[in-house]
Amino acid sequence: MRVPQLQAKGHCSTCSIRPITIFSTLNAAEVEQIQAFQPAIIRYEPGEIIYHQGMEAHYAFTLRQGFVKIVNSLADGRSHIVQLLRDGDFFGFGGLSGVEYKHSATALNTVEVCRLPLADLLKLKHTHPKVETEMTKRWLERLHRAESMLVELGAKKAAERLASFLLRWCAGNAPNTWVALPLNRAEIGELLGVTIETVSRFFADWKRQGFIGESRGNIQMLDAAGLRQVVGIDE
Amino acid sequence: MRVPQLQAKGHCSTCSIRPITIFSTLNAAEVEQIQAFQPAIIRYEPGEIIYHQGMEAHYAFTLRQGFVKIVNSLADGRSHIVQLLRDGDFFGFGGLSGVEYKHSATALNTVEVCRLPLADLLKLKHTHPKVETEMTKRWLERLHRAESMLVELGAKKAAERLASFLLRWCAGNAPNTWVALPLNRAEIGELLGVTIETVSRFFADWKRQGFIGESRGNIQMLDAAGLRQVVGIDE
DNA sequence: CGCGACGTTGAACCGCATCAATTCCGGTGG
DNA sequence: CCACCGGAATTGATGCGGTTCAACGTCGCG
Repeated sequence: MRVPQLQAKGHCSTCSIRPITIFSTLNAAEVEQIQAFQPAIIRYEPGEIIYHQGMEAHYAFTLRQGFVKIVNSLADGRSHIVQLLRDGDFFGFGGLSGVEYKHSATALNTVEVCRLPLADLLKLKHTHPKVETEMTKRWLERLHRAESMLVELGAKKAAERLASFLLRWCAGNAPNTWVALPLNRAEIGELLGVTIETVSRFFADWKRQGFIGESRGNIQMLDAAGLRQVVGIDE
Repeated sequence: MRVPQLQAKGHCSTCSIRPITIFSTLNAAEVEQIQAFQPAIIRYEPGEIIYHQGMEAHYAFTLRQGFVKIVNSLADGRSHIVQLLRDGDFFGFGGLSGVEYKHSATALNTVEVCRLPLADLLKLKHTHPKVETEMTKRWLERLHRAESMLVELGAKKAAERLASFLLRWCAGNAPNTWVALPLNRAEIGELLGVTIETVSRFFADWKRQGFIGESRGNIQMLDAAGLRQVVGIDE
C-alpha cells in the first residue's frame, strides 16, 4: 500500500479555501497565529484510507479537494457510509469526544487534506472562540445531514432514496451539465442501504427514460422534474 | 388541545438535575448568573407537542423528566423518529443554526422541561465558554447517536434492528428488572423503519421464546444472550 | 355494556435481495 | 493493433422478508 504523500506545510495566510474553513472568520493577525501550528497538507490517492475506525485519534482534517467517504463498519463485515464529504468539510473530530476514531475515512478520488493535531485544535478552541463557533456550525450542519439521511433510510423506499440522492448530488448545477460522481454502484448502495443490482437497475431505467445521462464517472441531470415525479413530488 | 402548564420558574441553584445538564460545570457564582435568565419549568402531558417542525425557534430545552421523541415529517405525511430523548438531554437548539425548528418534539409520557430562550443561550455561549463546551459535548453525542442509527437502518434487517433497540433500551438495568417503554408499536416502527405489524410479530415471538417480558408499557430483558443470538452475535 | 385505541394474527402480494450469467470497459502484454 | 484479462455494471430468474390488507382480540374508559 502506497504511503500518503506529505505535500507541503500549509500556508494559512495564502490558503485558497480558507474562506470556507473553520478559520474563515479570523483576521490576518489571527491567521498568523494559527500558522504556528504548521498544519500539513497531505494528498491521498483514490481508495486510500485517511484514518481507520478504532484507531487512536490524533488529527482532525479539512478537506481541500476531492471527495471522502466516512464509513462505519460492523463486526461481521457489513458496513455503511454515514457521510460524504466535499471541499471545505471538516472531519476526524470524533477524537474530541473520545480517544478513537468512530469511523473510517477513505478518499474517493484524488484528495488533498489539511491535517491539524487535535491537541492544537483543542487549544485553538479555547483561545479563539470564533473558531469554536465555526466548528459548532459544522457539527450542527453535519448532525442535520445525518438526521435527514435517517429519514431517507427510515421512511423512503429504494427508488425514492436513489432519486433524491441524484437530485441532491446535482443540485446547484445547471441542468444538463456534467458533474463528477466518484462513487461506484457498491458505494452508492452502501450509502443508501440497497444492493448494487438495485442501484444499477434504477439508473439504467432512468437513463433509458432520459432523466439522467451517465458517462465514465460523470452524470448529468436531464429531466429533474421527470425524475421527481416518478418518485413522488414531495421532500 | 390542552395548554401546557407553566409550572414554575426554575431555580438553578437547587435544581436536582443540574449535574447532568449543560450547566453542570458552573460554580455557585456562575449559577447565580444564569438564574437571572429565569428559565421556565414546563410540564407536558403524553402526546403534547413541545414544538413543531417549521415553527420559528425561540427556545431550547433541557429534559428534566420523561421521554421526548424528535420527529421529522415528510410532505406526504410519512414521518420518522430521529431521536429519543431522556433525562438531561438538551434539545431544540436547531434554532442556533437556523430560524426554524427542523423537527417536532413530542412528549411520550408526562414530561417536565426547563425552557431557555435561544437569545439568552447565545449570550451564555459567549460569556461562559464552559457552557459552550458542554453543549458541544451533547451535540457530538447526538451526532454519534444519529450516525449509529444510520448504520442500523442502512445495514441491518428488521429483526436485528428491533433486537438491538431492545437491548439498548434495557442496557444498564439488571436482567429481569422491569423498565418503562413509553412507545407504542407505531412509534417503535417509526423509529426503526418497519411497520406496526412487524414490530408486533417479532415481539410476540420473543415473548413466546422467553427472551423478553412485557406488561402495560413495561418490558423486562429475560435472556439478552438468547436475543443477541437470534440476531447475530456482533455489536 | 359498548366504544375506541391499540395490539395480534393470518393470508396474499410485492419490492428488493439473492444468485447466476453475460456484457462492458479500461488496462496490459504480446 | 489486437487479444486477453479482471473488475465493474447490467440483466434475468427466483425466493424471501416485510408490507399490505383484513379480521379479530384485548384492554381501559365513559
